[in-house]
Amino acid sequence: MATESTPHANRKITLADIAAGCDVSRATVSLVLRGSPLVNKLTRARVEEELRRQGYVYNRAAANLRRRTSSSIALVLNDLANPFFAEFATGVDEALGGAGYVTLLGSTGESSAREQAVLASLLEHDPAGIILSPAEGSAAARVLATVGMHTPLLLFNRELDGAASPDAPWDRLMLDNQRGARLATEHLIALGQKRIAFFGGHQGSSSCQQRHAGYVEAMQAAGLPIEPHWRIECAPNRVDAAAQCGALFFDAPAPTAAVCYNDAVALGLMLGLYQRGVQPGRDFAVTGFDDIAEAALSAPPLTTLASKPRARGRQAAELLLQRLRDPQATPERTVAPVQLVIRASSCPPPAAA
Amino acid sequence: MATESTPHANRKITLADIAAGCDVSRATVSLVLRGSPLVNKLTRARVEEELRRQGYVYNRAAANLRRRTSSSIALVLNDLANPFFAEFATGVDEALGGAGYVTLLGSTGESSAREQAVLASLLEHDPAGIILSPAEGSAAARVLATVGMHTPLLLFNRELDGAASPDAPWDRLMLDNQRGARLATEHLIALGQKRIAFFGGHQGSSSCQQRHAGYVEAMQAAGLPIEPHWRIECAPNRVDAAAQCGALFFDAPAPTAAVCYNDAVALGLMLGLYQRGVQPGRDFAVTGFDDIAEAALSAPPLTTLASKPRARGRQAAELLLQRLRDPQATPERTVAPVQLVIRASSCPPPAAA
DNA sequence: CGGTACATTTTGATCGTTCCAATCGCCTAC
DNA sequence: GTAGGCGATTGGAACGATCAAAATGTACCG
Repeated sequence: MATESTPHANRKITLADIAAGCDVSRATVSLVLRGSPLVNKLTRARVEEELRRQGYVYNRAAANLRRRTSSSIALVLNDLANPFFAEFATGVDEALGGAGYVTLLGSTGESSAREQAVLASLLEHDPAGIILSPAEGSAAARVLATVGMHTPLLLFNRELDGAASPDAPWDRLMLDNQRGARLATEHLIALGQKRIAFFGGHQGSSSCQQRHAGYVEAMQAAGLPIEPHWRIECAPNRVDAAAQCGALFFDAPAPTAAVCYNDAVALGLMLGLYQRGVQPGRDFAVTGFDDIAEAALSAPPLTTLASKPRARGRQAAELLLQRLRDPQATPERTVAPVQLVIRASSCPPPAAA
Repeated sequence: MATESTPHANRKITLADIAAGCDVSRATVSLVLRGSPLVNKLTRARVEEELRRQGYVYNRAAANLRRRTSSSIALVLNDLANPFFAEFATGVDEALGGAGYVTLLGSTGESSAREQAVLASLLEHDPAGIILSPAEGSAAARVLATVGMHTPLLLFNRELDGAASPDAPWDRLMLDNQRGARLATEHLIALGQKRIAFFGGHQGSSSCQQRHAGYVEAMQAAGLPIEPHWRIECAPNRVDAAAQCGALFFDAPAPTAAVCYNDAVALGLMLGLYQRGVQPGRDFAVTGFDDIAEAALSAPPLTTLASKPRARGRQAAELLLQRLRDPQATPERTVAPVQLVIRASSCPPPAAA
């Protein structure tokens, strides 16, 4: 007895099964699947019925192979566990899904070695493009070597080490760090603040440098002094920020306000201030960066710069899709604006009250 | 002039190019790629040199097609933007990457309609398995219909609607919600608390029901009363929790402690308490669930249940990989333990002081 | 009735890889 | 001298889809 009866359990249903099932050729079934106007109404109905009956699922990999296309995009993030990037990823996936692409995820945990490995692995799945938020210290040359020049790359959030800025062969989407920090600083100055510190972040990171530059720009424009001991480094998280709070008050004159590297740092600083008996929003002004969910809910609510990570995710996806449509266009650097959100943590200096 | 010279810009390098480049057959190159012991040392060296020279990248899709295998796993989450799931996703990706799989990401935004669409789309890419944290109200029958029985499914965090619990055809990884809430309640009781509320979450969600059941269990075991107005519903986020705070005090006797649905709710509740002049951790005891990053840093630090989302992610991946190794084994329901973390937000009742 | 236009369908090759069954040298044994 | 064995290599058919070109059938026109 040959095995010709029911479509048995394990094997997957293919075009050929459907074709056999309703006595047409594979090509016709393929045309039906793609909604071609070439097929006769009755045939289409018969085929569609058979597709349903057998529970067919399309094999996009096979189609992509033959058509030399791809329907996936790789998303490689330095820290998916960070809510900012989680939101970003959500936005990316939203937009890609809408355009019929699937997201290949890779998380590098801020290690450039893992980044290499992850990129190499994802490339074997032939993504149409890559969205990369590089790990700290990730080198342009290495990334270029593994990614090659066939797969469009969109860089998000950070520059790569050693890349000549204007002529890098990839698109970039960056936040307007400098302008954001300038806005925050100008806002403090407008409130009457004069002794303003820049608090948190690593000097090495490009985003920290840009934000510091914005701070310097505003201070200089207002003719205010910048004391060296008003720049405090710390890891970009709450715990370290709280611990470093004291450093603001080692030397006189002590600042009465601080522009912080980001919200996590700002919240940590506020915690540290409380512990010293200094009340943020009354005795000391604080601003953050990112507008994470807690910023609106802290006590006092935090003045900060909204970067809309989900919208940035959608934007990144759009930029990459645009590049796929026109691979020849010259690479672009897009700078997403950030928006100053004024809340109670920024206040005039005590003297002015 | 025919175009036979340098490997020109756009076309991708294939096995055939390498084979031609060093005068062997495609089959030999394939053997080299897979590290077969059949090939001669010298040939291997020649081929490997050529691979490097031409910058070959393996096409896993083609290989998967031929071998009828798959090297991807779909990860479908109801809310990637939630830090808990972001951590979970990180753990999943870590473990899958280590096992040579790639993660196909899908975020459903808590909509079961989108969940259907996302599942269908991901299935076309033929994942070896699926890890699904269902959207609220996602129906077992519909999921089963689109996923079919060929692709192993691992359910995380929530049950599907309308699934007969013990004999569902898929594996499950759940948190020990009931025991966790019981531990928290018992802890409050041990501190001398007698009027304990259950605060937050939606009655519909299975995790909320389980946590509430644990609360009830502990209260009854201690012979303590459970007033109906001590169960307050609210959306599982800070804002709504803060807004609902007042509901605890509408009727006498008012509670002096609350077991909260999760950390977000607990933090919101503490905010609400402050606004009413009630100091959490002194006048009123609060516990959470999840142990998110902020829990340790809030004022006061929050007593909660640690669920280790990243470890759960790794575990989910392991469970699915195990299932791929042995597709015939009977489906299992795994319950991950949670751990009580005692911090300053839980205190004895004011009367006892 | 032959020719041509049109609508619909099919054949066979192809994408980049792997598998199977040969094949090719080359050495040894009888 | 030939049969057999062994290491190394290879040709060609798959996998499941698509595409280009050719082949049907049907109708209409002079």
